[in-house]
Amino acid sequence: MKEGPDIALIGSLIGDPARANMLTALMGGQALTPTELAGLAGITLQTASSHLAKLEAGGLVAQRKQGRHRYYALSEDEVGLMLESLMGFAASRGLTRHRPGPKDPALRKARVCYNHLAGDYGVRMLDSLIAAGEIEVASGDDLALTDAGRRRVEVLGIDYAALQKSRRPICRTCLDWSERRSHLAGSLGEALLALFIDKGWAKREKDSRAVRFTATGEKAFLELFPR
Amino acid sequence: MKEGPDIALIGSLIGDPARANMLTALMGGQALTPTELAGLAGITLQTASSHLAKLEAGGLVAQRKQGRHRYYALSEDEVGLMLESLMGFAASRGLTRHRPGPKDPALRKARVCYNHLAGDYGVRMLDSLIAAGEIEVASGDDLALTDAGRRRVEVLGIDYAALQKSRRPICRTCLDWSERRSHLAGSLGEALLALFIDKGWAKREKDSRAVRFTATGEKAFLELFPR
DNA sequence: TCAATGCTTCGATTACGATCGAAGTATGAA
DNA sequence: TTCATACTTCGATCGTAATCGAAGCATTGA
Repeated sequence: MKEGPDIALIGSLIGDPARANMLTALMGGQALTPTELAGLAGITLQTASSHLAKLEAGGLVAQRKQGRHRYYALSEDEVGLMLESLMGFAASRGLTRHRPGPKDPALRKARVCYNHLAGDYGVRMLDSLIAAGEIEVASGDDLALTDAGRRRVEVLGIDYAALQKSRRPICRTCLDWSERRSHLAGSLGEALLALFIDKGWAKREKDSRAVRFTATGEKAFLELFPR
Repeated sequence: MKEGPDIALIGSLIGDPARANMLTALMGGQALTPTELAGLAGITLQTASSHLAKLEAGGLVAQRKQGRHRYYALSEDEVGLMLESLMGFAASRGLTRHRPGPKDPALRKARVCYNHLAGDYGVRMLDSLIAAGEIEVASGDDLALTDAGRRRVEVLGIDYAALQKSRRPICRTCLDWSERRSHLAGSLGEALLALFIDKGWAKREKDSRAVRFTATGEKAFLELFPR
């Protein structure tokens, strides 16, 4: 009663359906405007504005003004990790917001988790990197890129030095709600997803967290990260 | 809006201060009666009863009748893990329910996390087991006890065969809100904490999650799990 | 059988927060 | 300047859920 962190505030922020819908939408990784979020959550702009102010005060989202638009996004990686963990628990209880529809398999295969790749493909990528000795599990969930790993991502065209400059962790784990296993988050996870899209291997589906690989992209990905 | 697990229900369950207080109390690992929980949360028995019914319907807690008492506890390890992860996020936002008091350092040093040891000592124990090659990190957050590890815990007096029989995972990681690192959960984590208390090395503090080591217990623990 | 304890259910009250219309502010375009 | 768009703030309404008193079960012990 008088010790430890206060989870009630965070819980109540997530506990409202409209806000939960917005947060879920923002897990797609794209920054969205209040108007878009209002549409997705099925509420008016005024209500959405009020919700977003609360989420911002609670540190869950952050905004960036651009012209007459305001773009909202999850404030940090941590928020995405926490939400994914909550989703994992909810999924294990069978609490889904709809009867599992046709999109569900696509989501389980590959989807965006805030800014990195999740689902079967995300888990496979991390497993493969570890098996190849390119990422080391230091202890618990600290991950570290090995020298071999660094060379590998540089060959792929990722600017490793730029990643190092930022204060954000380069590698970290994120628990996958569909696979119940870890996948790769952190700035490297973000850079890799951006790379796949940049190379035209994969595309984000509109209005969904699903990631659709092209035929050639899928082939290249599976070769690059063997099981 | 139409895909993925429903986090709003879980969020709203955690979002009420009275329920959050009860859940935090149950993180101490002991099963508690509605009367006790009502006292801790500062509400009447009727209100507590209503909250507990909701938590039970949501799958967060489970009850066991014993005579004219009903003992409530977190329903599974998963719940504890999820709550600890939420606490980690809340703590990183500086959201504490009180000014950090004298008990805070004790909590950071060693505390109960549902049924296993957390805090600095919990993290140290897992790190030490991994360094000694007694626990292996398979990939991501799958942990496995090695042959050497099995011999070690059997020497300590833990019935490994009994652990194997249960369907629960023996080793798993749990993210520590104070250390931001992983410590050991699962049935082995539970058995080890029970062992320390059984041997008289440590005691649970009353009405707190803190675990206090005796002088000799602390010495033995630190020798057993060198940094 | 009766009384005491522990808890649940019912019912009424209350308070808070979600919601949206209307009005106000800021940015950009004509 | 004027108009349009994007968003926030204000104010009023409304619904829901938290709360607790009172009554109802169930278990125990005498």
